Amino acid sequence: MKISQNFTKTSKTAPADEQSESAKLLLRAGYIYKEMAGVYDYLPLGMRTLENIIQIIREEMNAIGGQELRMTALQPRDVWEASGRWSDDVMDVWFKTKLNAGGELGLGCTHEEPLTRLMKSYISSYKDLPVYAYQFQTKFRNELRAKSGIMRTREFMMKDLYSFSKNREEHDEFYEKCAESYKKIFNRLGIGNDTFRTFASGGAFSKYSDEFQTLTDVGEDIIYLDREKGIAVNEEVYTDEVLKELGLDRNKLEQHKAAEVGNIFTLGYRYSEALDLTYNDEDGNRRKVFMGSYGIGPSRVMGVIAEKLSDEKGLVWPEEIAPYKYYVVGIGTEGTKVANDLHDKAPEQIILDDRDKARIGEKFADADLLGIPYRVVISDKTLADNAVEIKSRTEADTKLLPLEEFTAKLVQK
RNA sequence: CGGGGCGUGGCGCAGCUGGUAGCGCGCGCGGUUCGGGACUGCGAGGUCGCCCGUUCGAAUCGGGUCGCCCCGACCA
Repeated sequence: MKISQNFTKTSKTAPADEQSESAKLLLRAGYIYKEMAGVYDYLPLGMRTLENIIQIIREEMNAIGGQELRMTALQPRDVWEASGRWSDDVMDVWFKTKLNAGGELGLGCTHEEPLTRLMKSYISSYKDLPVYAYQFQTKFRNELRAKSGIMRTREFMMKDLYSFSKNREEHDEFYEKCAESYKKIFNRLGIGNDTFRTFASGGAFSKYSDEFQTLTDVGEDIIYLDREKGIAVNEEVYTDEVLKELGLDRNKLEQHKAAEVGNIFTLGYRYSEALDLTYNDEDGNRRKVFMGSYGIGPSRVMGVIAEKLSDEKGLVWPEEIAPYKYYVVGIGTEGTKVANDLHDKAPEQIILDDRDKARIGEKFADADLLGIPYRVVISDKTLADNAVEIKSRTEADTKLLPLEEFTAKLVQK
């Protein structure tokens, strides 16, 4: 990508109405654009970053047998009435609207009901189970108060997987598998070291659930962490009974603020019963399907990563999720020419800063602000050694890399 | 939804003891510069969120309304 062709611009100042560091940086760097409170557009750079996050999650979900689909945001009323969750008294985050032809519908805030009903068309025998279906989809929640940039919004991207199992044992096995998968995901996303499986309340579904909480001061939850064991307890279930059950010693726990980046729930028969999702077992007995739900919010995760990995100069993206891997600057006639050639060879990996009126300091500042993993400078000086100068976003020193070697890296991927 | 704060060029801000708007960044044109956000000359750009009221006159005073941020409550 050439900077000269990118319509977004960077800014030295952040809008005064943003307080969280991640939102300020994402706005300044031109990754997102604010439409209104809790509603943000993803601009080209932001969208590539979000897509990279999504791709990591997709790969890991596929690895444990997930099958991706895409459901609708528009939700029919009847299926929600069947489960008793249409009423605003039960679900206070609904955005609802009316059809011109008459009748009400809702904008999806979660998808247990419609997917359970959908599965009635395809699940009828024990041979059809288990099923692990998931999607990346825009969710709408009428939050009373949006906050912290893209970390708590009214319209956001969500990965939601739902498991349909024959029984509790089959469900438990997948539940643990998914928990392991989540660990891999957060490791790949660069926040694994500070993300912990956290025992939490089960909400409307069951007594308990598991959350994945990332330590950060902008988080909305309080958790008690046992670092040795690598597990935590959410404040909402921080009782002697729970600690005993988990074998945790109150004196060894650290209190932290944290942001929920993922969660897994055992749903049991809650929805299969309400919507009559059943199957025939080997003996011809009619049985209810045992369900679970597993969420990760890629857009919130993007905010958490921006918050945690950034520094005073700007964003710092892990290689795997950065919108581009190299920020290339050419200096001098020959350097500019070589930089151009490299870009044309790998336009998906390189941001070429081809602005001729911008000075070097401005280009470097932008490279830092955008959080591109490597800054590459090509000048007469480096070309005299037949090399490029490369600097990691996370290190202070530059080093020379033979031009051939750098070119080979570009071809590789 | 309760409490607090705030809406002035694209962004950050000043002006608010009433007299019809100013600065910095950014933007356009010219010149000097050119490996860490340079300097300089000229210039474009604003119904001061919106409505009503007070007044000869409102960005400025009063009321209302919409929006935004923070704290709290809430969070399937």
